[in-house]
Amino acid sequence: MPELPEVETTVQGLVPVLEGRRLTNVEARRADLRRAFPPDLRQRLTGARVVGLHRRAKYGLIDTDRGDTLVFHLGMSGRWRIDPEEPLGPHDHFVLETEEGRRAVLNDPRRFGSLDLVPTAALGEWEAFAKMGPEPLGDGFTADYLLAALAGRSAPIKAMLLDQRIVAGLGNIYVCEALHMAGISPTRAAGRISRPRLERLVEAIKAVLAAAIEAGGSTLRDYARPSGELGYFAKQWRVYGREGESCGCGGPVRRRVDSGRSTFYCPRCQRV
DNA sequence: AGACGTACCTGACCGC
DNA sequence: TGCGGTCAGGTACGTC
Repeated sequence: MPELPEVETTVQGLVPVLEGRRLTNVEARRADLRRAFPPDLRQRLTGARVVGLHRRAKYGLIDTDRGDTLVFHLGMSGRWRIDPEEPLGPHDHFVLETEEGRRAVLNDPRRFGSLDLVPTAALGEWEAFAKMGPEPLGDGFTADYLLAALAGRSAPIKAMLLDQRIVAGLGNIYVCEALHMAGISPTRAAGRISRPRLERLVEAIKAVLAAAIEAGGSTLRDYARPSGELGYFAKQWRVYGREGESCGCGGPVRRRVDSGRSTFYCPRCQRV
């Protein structure tokens, strides 16, 4: 699930539990996810007060009053559970407990996620963020920006939109959706898309992300409940996961695979 | 440099 | 019921 909207709603869901709270208990139940945890993770967090929660691209940021930021990435299967009633399971890897006795538990079966502790003042230079492109919902993400960023690039537009150095936070689902909304073929060479069509694309990206955050916000309430489990995100997608179904135009939605990744699209609506 | 494929890991699902 | 194959939101790295 976790693309930008899911990380955004996750961070929003952590705010009432963690913001302004002191972390009285921090437990790493294994030493790594995709990468090793910082060895001093526990010492640096225990006793610290959370002073802010933010998101950058698909990363969640938890700032403490010690000048550290806990940076989490959910990978493919990560999620935070709030005050779980069941005993912790094998995929519950990391626990933050506040002085109020509330718990946030990071669960990640596939373990493609990550946890890092970065000095808050140096976040901009942190490796993953240093070369990252603009936030798609920010003012810096415009048709002019995209035009310049894609100039001369022969790779398909879909691959470019997944490249976090071009724009940071999009994943497979929302790229498919945005390209469909904008009527652009996923295989179109990125550097050969006209400015007016890039304008449509930028608008489509902002619209689909905003709508997904809105939808995620409504289901997160269920998610944050003790019983956990999902609903998570309503499937109102136009093409993603809809191979063989009919597009709004009447034509069939197709799926193709490149580099092991599925692309869903409508050949009629997305000719070029 | 850029484009592309593969690896990482587990669980869900499908057909036999 | 069990078993093997396929697929899944992510990024990083190797190779041409």
